[in-house]
Amino acid sequence: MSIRHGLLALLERGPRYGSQLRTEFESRTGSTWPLNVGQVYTTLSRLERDGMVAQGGEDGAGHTLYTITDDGRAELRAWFEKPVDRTSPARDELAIKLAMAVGAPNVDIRDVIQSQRRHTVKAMQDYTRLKAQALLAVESGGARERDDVAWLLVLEQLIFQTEAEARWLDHCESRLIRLSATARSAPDAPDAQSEPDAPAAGAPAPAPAPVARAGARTDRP
Amino acid sequence: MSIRHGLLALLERGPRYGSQLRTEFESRTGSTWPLNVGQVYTTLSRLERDGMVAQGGEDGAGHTLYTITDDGRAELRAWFEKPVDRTSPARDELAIKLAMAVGAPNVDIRDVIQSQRRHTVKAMQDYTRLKAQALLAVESGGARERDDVAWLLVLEQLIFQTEAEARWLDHCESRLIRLSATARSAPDAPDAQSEPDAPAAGAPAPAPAPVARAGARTDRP
DNA sequence: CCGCGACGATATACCCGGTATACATACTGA
DNA sequence: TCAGTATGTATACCGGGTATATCGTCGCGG
Repeated sequence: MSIRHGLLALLERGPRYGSQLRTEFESRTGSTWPLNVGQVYTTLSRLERDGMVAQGGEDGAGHTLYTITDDGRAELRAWFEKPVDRTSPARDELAIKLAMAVGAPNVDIRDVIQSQRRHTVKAMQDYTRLKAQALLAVESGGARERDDVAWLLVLEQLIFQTEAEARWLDHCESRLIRLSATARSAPDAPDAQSEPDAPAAGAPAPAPAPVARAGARTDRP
Repeated sequence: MSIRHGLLALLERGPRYGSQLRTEFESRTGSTWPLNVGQVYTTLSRLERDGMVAQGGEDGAGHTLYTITDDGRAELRAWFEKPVDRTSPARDELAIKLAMAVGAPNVDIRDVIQSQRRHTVKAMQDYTRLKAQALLAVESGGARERDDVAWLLVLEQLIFQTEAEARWLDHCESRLIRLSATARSAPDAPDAQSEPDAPAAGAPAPAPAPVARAGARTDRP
């Protein structure tokens, strides 16, 4: 339901036609999420079906314009006011993969973690490069200032998420080592050593683990 | 493509029938991602169509069993070996929302950020509670040890992600304040103060911002 | 004994997002 | 003038997410 509302938000600034919406959507997100044109039209027709949007006239060049309706505006406000639900989060393929790799035959979960970390760190570097560009764009403040700020925020979201993923991978590795050690030493009588380095329950201030430094692995020494 | 492979992974341990797969999938992820039964059957029939899985006989109770094929095993290995692609990440509704809220009329982006933070912090607390339970389960090491470990890892992924989201929200707030200040003071001549607190380019060691401490806001003083 | 609801198991229909592709129009340059 | 390219619109298909329909079995109370 995010494209739907994204288009509504763009339409609130005035009537637009299909591929114009695509362009504006992408300039907000800096082509981080390339939006297929087809989605715009299908989404627009659904919005029209639901009374959020009405097909207006044409502009000078003959493009059929879409206009937001009052229902659409109400829906948009509700969207902005209600937080995104994080109590039933989206499935994460990587998490599923590791969950399935735990104790799976013929799979060394360490290999999975390490190759994933290489990839994640590489993505992190790409984002960091992009962020440097975005900062330049924002600071040189052209007419597209608003779009540039939005792009910067989106990029930083990706950076924070990716960085968390890298730290989680590190954490998985050390946790698995710890668990297999205690499992071997005391299979049925676990000692109650609780939580050396995890985000502690109740006060989860994250350990500032160094990540992606100079493109190397992120293993702890 | 993650349910597909998740089911394949479960089937590698031996033939299973439909709702048994559902149960096992959920016990791995601790009902974090409740899997609708329907998806299992549709996914199984697609897997069968693609030759990854074959319908075996029945078990004692008359359940039709599915068995992984060699093609399925190959696909599964490839899945484990190839890292999850993070260079074209999934759309994040929250990021889109903030991108659209930047400079939108009639929307105070600060309100959006703050109400979202309340929600995110609350989700964080729920996860933290669940993690405590999961740790108990793992340490008391029953027969479901493998499932419990998998659930713990999944939970910790959610915690790391949620914590990153909270920090990103804090970051957005301070960045927007900073930007609006420089924009007002020098609309066309931005001073080149670069990056007080963001994960710095090249060496993105995150600032250890206190988050969700005692359930309060996460604003910096 | 019979009906009835609870539950386990299977199957199907619908919506939305993601991708690719068809198609039409207009602009441009050899 | 015609080919090629860019722009704009529309449609088909797939997979994931959700809800619902359909059975059969079991247990339980009337």
